[in-house]
Amino acid sequence: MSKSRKVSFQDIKSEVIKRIQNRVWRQGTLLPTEHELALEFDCARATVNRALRELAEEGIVDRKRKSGTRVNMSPIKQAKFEISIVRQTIEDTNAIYRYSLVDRALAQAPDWLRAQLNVPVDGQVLYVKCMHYADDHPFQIEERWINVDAVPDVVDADFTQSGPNEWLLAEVPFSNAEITFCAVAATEAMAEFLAAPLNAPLFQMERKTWFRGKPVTFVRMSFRPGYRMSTKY
Amino acid sequence: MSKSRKVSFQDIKSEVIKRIQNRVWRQGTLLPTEHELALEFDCARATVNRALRELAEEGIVDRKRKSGTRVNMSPIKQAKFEISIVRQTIEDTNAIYRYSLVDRALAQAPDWLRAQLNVPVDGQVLYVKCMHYADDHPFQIEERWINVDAVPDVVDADFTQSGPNEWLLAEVPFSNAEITFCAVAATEAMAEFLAAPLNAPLFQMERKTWFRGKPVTFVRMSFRPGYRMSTKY
DNA sequence: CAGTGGTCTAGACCACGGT
DNA sequence: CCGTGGTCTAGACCACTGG
Repeated sequence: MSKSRKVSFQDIKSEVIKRIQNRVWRQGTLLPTEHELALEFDCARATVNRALRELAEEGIVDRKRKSGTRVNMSPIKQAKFEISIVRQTIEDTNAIYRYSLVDRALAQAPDWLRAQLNVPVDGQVLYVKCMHYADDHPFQIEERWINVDAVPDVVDADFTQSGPNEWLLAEVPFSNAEITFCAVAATEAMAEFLAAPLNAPLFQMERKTWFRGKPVTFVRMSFRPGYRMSTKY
Repeated sequence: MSKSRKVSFQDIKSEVIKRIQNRVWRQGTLLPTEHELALEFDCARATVNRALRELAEEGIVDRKRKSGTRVNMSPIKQAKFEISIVRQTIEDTNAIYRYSLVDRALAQAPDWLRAQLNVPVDGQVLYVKCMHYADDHPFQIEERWINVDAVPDVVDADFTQSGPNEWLLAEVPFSNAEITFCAVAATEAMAEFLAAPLNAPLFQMERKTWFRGKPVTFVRMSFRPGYRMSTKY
């Protein structure tokens, strides 16, 4: 008559969150062991384990062998941002995407870039500057430096039709990266390309990418004035 | 003589990533089924499942019932940012944290805020403005509006010694939030508090928070000029 | 409707790390 | 040492969805 369904790890997650919200388990409190919770919820320990493991990944609780599981002191710890290629970002707003190549040049890596990418002194890089438009309004300036040593084929790549981002995605299937956000004032060139006032505050995103331990590319993306990047959690 | 150890889900994750990097499985490729992989790796299906499930969470592959698992077209999809309270951020750089309350007032919620937080017309909010310093250099301006209806106790809270952030963390143990990043030009007031030039480009972070479906607070944090927020993945 | 992933179980062994 | 979480297994049933 009872036991309508099996207990799911989702049920346990919700219940644990509920108890934290209701102060049944306060911050810093030690939770019952997996075994005890499995008895309480009448389910397998593996089910409790998955629930608690996910809560730990989300930063809600801390787990340590032998010590046990306790409620984290500051629950909100991480925000995830979906980082997609510009084309996607723009098309997601139902705008028409347009791409334009501005500049492209092969050169020795300047010192600041060598420091960033850890490229040898005589290393060559391909510099690419391009624009991304949404409904023909300037949306983003992309300035990119690509380590020729890491992806030699790039010197033959034609970036007149589509950006280096999409080319690299196909070429470098998986990579590590470091992302940085900051605010800068529009230089004269940036102002012109973005149709913005000189010194306008611009949201900027930089990304360094490695593939198999080798530095591949450094990119600086400057967004149109007023751009906002959001996420929920 | 062989079989030194059991196959771990980590082993499978690494191997799958390796095959993607080596173009064994190209973008868009359909992977073998869990059952087939379990046979190949000579392990339980649950082990393969966990490996593939985590790769899916990380955005490396896409999984659909019946269709199977395929390599995602754009592998890099999400960046996680650790969001900690300012005190933590500052102390992590080995700087000395100092807090200062600037303003505090009870008021009717202005229209723009009512729209943001979905507060009733006659709703009261507590406005708090404060400063966070690192080694006595201005680090961040915090402007916050707290929905009195959601946390009535806040009217008795004393924010002269520590910020509303830490008070709320203890009071609201778990919450949903929406975070936004943008760039703004320093107003006269902001420039003064941050010891920055007028119109300096500032990195700004806004956060809306809900607890049990009720809007709790809206906060706008303006960082000192040159502040950069980074993450690796 | 049949194939694929999604999840649960009951039991086992292991690894880390307080005591 | 020994309790706690971390993981694997072998098997089972279910839920979604493409053909």
